Amino acid sequence: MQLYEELVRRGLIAQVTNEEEIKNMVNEGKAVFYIGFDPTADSLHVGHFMALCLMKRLQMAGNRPIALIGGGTAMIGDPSGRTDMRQMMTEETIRHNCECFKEQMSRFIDFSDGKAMMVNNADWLMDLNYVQVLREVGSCFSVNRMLSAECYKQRMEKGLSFLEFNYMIMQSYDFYMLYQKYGCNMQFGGDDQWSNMLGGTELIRRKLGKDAHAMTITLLLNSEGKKMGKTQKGAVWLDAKKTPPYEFFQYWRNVNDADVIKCLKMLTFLPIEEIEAMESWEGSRINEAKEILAYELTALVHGKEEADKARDAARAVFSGAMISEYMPTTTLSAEQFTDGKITVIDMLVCSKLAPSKGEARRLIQQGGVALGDNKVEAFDATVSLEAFEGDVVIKKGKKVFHRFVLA
RNA sequence: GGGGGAUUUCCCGAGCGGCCAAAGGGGGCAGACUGUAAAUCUGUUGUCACUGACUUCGGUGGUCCGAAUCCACCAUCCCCCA
Repeated sequence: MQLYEELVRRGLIAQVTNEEEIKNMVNEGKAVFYIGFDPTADSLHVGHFMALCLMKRLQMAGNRPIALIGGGTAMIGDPSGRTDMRQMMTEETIRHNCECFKEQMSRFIDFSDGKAMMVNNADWLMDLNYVQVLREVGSCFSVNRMLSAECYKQRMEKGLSFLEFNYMIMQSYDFYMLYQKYGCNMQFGGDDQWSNMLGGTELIRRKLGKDAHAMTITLLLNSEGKKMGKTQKGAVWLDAKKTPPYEFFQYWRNVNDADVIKCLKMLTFLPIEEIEAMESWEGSRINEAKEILAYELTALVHGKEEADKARDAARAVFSGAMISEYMPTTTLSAEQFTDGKITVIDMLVCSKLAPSKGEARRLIQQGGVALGDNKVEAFDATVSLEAFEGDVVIKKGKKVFHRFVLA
């Protein structure tokens, strides 16, 4: 099966400018393509991960990827699909985030021997001259057309600043620059980028009379139509410091039944046939598919070793064995004990299992906390210093396990 | 530039000068049922020294025994006119 067909079969492709041409280019390894990443945080997240996977797939087929870090565009902030304005970021933050992105990306994509490139659009955007830009590309954009773009729809009601309105032009300019500098003939991005990407192909056509292509990746939505990779606490990060491997693993282990196959297809490199075979799995067997999903992704992001650890920890913990050295752990110091004891409430709070003492108390009162296998009955329960000679594990709810050790 | 409206706890949104830590919904968390799923039902959802105290209703001052509620000024946003 050829690459393009596989991408379609995995459900990765959302929109393309010209299917036949793109199919040929991609299958024959002739594409020089770019994907932009705006450094809005100090770590990549699941959405970026999808783009990186796609990059890798295309790279394996001989196409040449350009990872564009949006150090310049981040100064503006993409309004696409947003209901409110992004908070403006300082230049230092953006620079810091760029560095973090670079480091994480090079773990996924092979940048050696010119097999891939990494560029930062700050390099050409920051020194642009306003009047010159207006004259050079401003005449190629129709405000009427821009305003009718889908990505601004929500903002037409809530308000759109001129700053953000220009984002599309900047992104188009990027494509235009990359086309000229590196012969970049294709752009990939999330489906919410479609309008911005078309802006680029159009600019290239108008200015250079050349055809460039755009292709978008289906956004990874769950069965309820919400973006995946988000939790109550925020995004699921690829940085192990921000989302530990065990937590990362658990996120995927717990996806809805309805979303497992889709995630396997879109995010993993497992052969498509293998995944399609799983579609017939029913009932509790779906859990096997979830474990495979979680394992595969954890291995891709954090490496096999971490994936093994996370899986073993999860298996151990959920099969009833309370102790696992891979469990998230909090180290307590002697000062936290009074008269050789520490309250369960304090333990919940200092391990961040509960955000406040009130919440911790409520958890206990509602029967949501267990010490090892024993439900904690009294909210003022304590654990003595001696108990820490063995392992102390607190269970919050059914799925959250946390180990405590003494410094 | 002129006129009008808004700003409430994670989000949306109600809120009479005292009975407001503030209705209702969403979301979250926990319990029951399950398959570490979904759906459903129940409880809970400002902080703490928790039958009590303290801090919250854009900001700052003021009126009042008492203010999320009234007044003044400031800030931000929206709408209409220019």
